[in-house]
Amino acid sequence: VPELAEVEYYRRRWDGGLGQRITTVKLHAAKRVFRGIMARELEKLLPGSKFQRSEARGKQLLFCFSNHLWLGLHLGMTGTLRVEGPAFSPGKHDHLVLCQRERSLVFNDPRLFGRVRFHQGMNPPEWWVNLPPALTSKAFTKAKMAGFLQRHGKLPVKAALLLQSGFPGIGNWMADEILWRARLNPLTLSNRLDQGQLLTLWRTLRQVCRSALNHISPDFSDPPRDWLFHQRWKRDGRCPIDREHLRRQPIAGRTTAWCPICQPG
DNA sequence: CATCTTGTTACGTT
DNA sequence: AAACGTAACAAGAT
Repeated sequence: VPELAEVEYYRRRWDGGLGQRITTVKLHAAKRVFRGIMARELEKLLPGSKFQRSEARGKQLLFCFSNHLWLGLHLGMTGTLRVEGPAFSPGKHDHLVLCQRERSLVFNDPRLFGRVRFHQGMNPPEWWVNLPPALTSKAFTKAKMAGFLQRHGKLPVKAALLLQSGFPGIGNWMADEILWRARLNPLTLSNRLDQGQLLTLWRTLRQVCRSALNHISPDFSDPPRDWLFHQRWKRDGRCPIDREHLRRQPIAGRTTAWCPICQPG
């Protein structure tokens, strides 16, 4: 499920637990989502600390607790966050449960591509500090974007948009949505975009990010009816503008849908 | 049964 | 060294 706006939606779902202490942690340390960390540390250190705040950057989530504890989450392909009652007992794919007096904060992920990280220290963990600037921020300039595309010039622009080091939070459907609205063929090589196309791409990208955050993050509402979003997974998907059948082809290993009229190659 | 999936990452090659 | 392509990870839906 999760790209930029969906990740922000899931972050907010745990907000009910803000300011409250963790009483117990339930987890299975052998699950793949705990790869690379000592899951036992969570069980040992989190109980007794207060959930103070949280933040999303692209697809990364950071939850901050008292006692200088930091919990990082990546939702992978199928991860979700939700809230259950205080005596909740975890189901098959509920890999991490933070129990509080009045509720439980649950991380669920059937496919196990998600990831849990844990850090103790005065400052946020290294992996968080070094993340690229948000696409909706001032720091994401057109020049910065153009430089990134130049460095990955041999990649189709669709493939480049999926690189989190340059476009944090963009996933498969957002990349297609952006290219469709910018009227760019997804197979165009990244170093073949002219100045006009770069400007259009930059503006469109920021618009799609802002709009997705506005529509989806508060309550998981669908984007507006006229977005490519609603057509791209249908067998008989058509371009919302000219009703042409969408073309589909894997690019960078991901199914890509585009309109052959609006986005000629 | 075969094929598909809104994501990364390890690994080998260029 | 950096960029690139592919396979792998895992589970559920169609």
